Amino acid sequence: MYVYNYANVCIVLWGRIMKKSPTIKDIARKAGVNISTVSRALADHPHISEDKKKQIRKLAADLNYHRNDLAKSLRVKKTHVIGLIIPDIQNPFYPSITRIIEDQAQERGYNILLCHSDFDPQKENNYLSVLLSRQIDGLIIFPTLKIFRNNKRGIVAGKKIPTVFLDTAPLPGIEGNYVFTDNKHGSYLAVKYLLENGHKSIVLFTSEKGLLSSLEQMEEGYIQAFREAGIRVQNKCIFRGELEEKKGLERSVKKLLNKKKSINYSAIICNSDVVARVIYEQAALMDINIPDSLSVVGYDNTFLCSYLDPPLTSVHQPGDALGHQAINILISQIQSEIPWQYRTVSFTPELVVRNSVKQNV
Amino acid sequence: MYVYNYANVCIVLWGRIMKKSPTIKDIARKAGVNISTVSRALADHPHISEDKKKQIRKLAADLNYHRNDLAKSLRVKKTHVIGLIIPDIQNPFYPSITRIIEDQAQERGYNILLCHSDFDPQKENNYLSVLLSRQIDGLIIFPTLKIFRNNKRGIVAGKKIPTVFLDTAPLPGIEGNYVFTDNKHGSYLAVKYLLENGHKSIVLFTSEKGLLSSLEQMEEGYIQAFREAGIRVQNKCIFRGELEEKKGLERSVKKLLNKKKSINYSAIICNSDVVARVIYEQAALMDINIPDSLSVVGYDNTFLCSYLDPPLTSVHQPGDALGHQAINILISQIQSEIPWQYRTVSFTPELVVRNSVKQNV
DNA sequence: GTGAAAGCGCTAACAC
DNA sequence: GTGTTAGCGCTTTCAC
Repeated sequence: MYVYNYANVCIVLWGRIMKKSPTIKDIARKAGVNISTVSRALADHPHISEDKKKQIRKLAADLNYHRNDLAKSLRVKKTHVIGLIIPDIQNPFYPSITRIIEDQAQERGYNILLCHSDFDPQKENNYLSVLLSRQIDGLIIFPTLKIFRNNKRGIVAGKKIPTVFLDTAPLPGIEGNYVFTDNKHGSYLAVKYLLENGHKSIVLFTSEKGLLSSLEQMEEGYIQAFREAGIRVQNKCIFRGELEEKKGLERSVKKLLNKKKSINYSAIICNSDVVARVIYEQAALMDINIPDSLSVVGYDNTFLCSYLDPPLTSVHQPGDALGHQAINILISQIQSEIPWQYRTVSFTPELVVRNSVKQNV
Repeated sequence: MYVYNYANVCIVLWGRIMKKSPTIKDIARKAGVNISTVSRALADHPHISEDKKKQIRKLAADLNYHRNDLAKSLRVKKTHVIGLIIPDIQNPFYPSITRIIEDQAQERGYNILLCHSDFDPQKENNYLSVLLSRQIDGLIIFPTLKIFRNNKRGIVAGKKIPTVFLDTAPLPGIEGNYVFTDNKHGSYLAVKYLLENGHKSIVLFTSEKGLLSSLEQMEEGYIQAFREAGIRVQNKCIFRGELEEKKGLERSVKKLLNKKKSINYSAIICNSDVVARVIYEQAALMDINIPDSLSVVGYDNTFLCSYLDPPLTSVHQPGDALGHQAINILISQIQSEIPWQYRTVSFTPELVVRNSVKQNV
C-alpha cells in the first residue's frame, strides 16, 4: 500500500486521490484562525464570539469533520469507553442486561466494548489486559473467582479502574462495587420448595469448586436448607459439571442423568435456565419424563421458562435491575469528584413456580 | 479533584498517593536506555539484543505496564476496533451473530463496540458519527435504507471506512460489502407453502415503506408468488406495523388482529420470529386459535420456533454464516494491501415446517 | 544495536 | 476573545 502525504489535504492511495480526514488544523486554515479557536468553538467554549462559532461549525460540517477522539482521549485521559465482560451473549440471561447497560451508557456519552469470557479465567484475563491497554474508563464484569486470586495486586487492583462486579458477593479485601442477587437465598428457596413437595434426594447442578461466587453461594443456601430441615446433605448430590462450552455442558448433563440409576434423585436444581434446557433435551432423548420422573428447577427465570414444555419453575433474578444498577453505579464513580465510597447492592430472588416440579411426591 | 504530578511516578489524589500508569519512558529510565529501545523491545523488533529484550520485558511485567493503545493508534492510524450496529440484542436472531463476530474479531486482534439502532435512522446516524470519531477500522451494520439516502456523500461514504452491510441487498451506486439472505426468495417460499395449503388471503407483516431492504425484498417475493399463482394481491394484505419498539409492535399486532373481522385473512407471514411471538401472545388474549383460525409463518428460524406452542413454521436465515462472512470479509478488507474488490454474499433461505400453519384449508 | 527527535490531533495553561 | 505553545504516549525515520 503506497501512501503519499500531499499538502496535508489529500492522500494518493492505490492510484486514486482520497481525502484525508480533516483536522482542526484544516478548519483553522480555512477559517483563518488558530487551531485553539477552532477547538474552543467546536467545544462551545463561552469566550468565543457567536459569529466565529457559527462560521467554524459550518466549515466543520461542510468538510464532514469528525473529531479524532483518540487524540482527545490521549490528551484528557478519558476515553468514555466502558468494558463489558459477560460470559456469553447467547445465554438469554445476558441480552437484556447488555441492552440496558449499553442504552444507559450511550445516553450518558459512553460506549461499550463487548467481551465474552465463557467463565474462562484465561479469556477473562486476556480481555482485561486488552481493555486496560485501551484505557477504558470503567469496567463491568461477571468475574470468575480466579480473577481475585490471580490479580489481587495485578490487573484490576493495580490499575484502580472503576469496576462493578456483577453476580458476585463481595470478597473480603477486594475493593469494588458489587451488584448481585442473593444466590444463597435463591437456592435455599428452591430446595425448600422441593422439600415441601416431598422430594428428598435433590441434586445441585454446579461447576468446579471455586469458579464462581454465585455458585459457591448457591451451595451454601442448598446446604442450609437441608440443615434447617434436619437432613444430612450427601456429597454426591452436589454435581460439578462443565459450564464453559456447549459440548461440555451436554456431556455433563448426560453423565448426571446416567447417574439417576445409582443415586435415585428425584430433582435437579440448575444454576441457569440454559442448563435446564439441556436437561430437558437430554431427558427427552433418554425417555425421562419431566416432571413425573424428574423435577427440574431453573435459575434466572428467562423467557425460556415459559417456552419449555412443561414450563420451567425457576428462581427469578432481576436482570434488568442488575444492569441498571451496574451501569449507574459505574458512571457515578467515574464521574465522581470526591473519594468514592464503594457500593454493594443485592437483590432478593424469588421462586417462580411453573410446572416442572412434581407435587407431593 | 486535585491532581499533582510528582516526579512522573506518583499522583497525589484525594490525599492518597496513587501510582500513575507507567509508560515506556518510565521503563526506559529504569533500564537506562532510550524510549525507542523500549518500544522496539516490547514490539519484538529484530534489531534489539535478546538480553535487552529480556530485561525490558521483565521490567515491564514488574511495573504492571500496559501499552497505551490510544497513543499507538493515534500514531499508526489504526485502532483495531470494529463498530457493530445491530437493531436489538434482545431479538434472539442477533446474539449468535454478535457472538461469532466478536469471537472472530478477538481472535484476530480486534475488539467490538456494540451499538443498538432499533431500526431507527436517527439512532443509527448518531452512532455512526460516534464511531467515526472513535476512528474505528471497520463497520458492520444492519442498516436502514435511509442511511443510504442521507449519507450518500456523508458519513459512511465520505470517510470510506471498510463496511459490511448485513441483511441488505446491494444498493445501486453504493459501494460496500453486502452479506444477506435472499429475502425475496424467503417470503416467496412462505407464500407458496401457504397457497399450496389452500390459504388465499395471506397478510404480509412488514413495516413502513422504505425502512429496510430486507422488507422491500420480502414484498417483492410475496407479490411474485401470488403473480405466479395467478392471484391478484390486494394492497390491504400488506400490513405496515411499527417494529422499532416493543409497545409499538404490540399495538400494531392488536390492530392487525382486530382487522381479521373485516378482511378475513387466514394467515400471516412475519418478518421475524419475534413478531410471530407477539402474534401468539395477542392471539391467545383474543381467543384466536393458532393454527386453526390463524396460520402464522415466522422468519429467522430462531430457537423461539420450537418453544412456541404450536411450534412455529419459519423461514430459516443462517445467522451464524452471515456473521462469519461479515467479520471475515471486513477484516480481509481492513488488512488488504491491494485495492479492495467489494464482495456480495447471499444465502438462500429455507422454509422450516412445523405446526403453525393449518394444512389443506 | 541504540539514540535523538519529529509528529499523530487534540486540549488547556498562559500570554496579550 | 484569540493566539502560542507544551505535551498526552507512542512509533518510526534518520543518524551513528
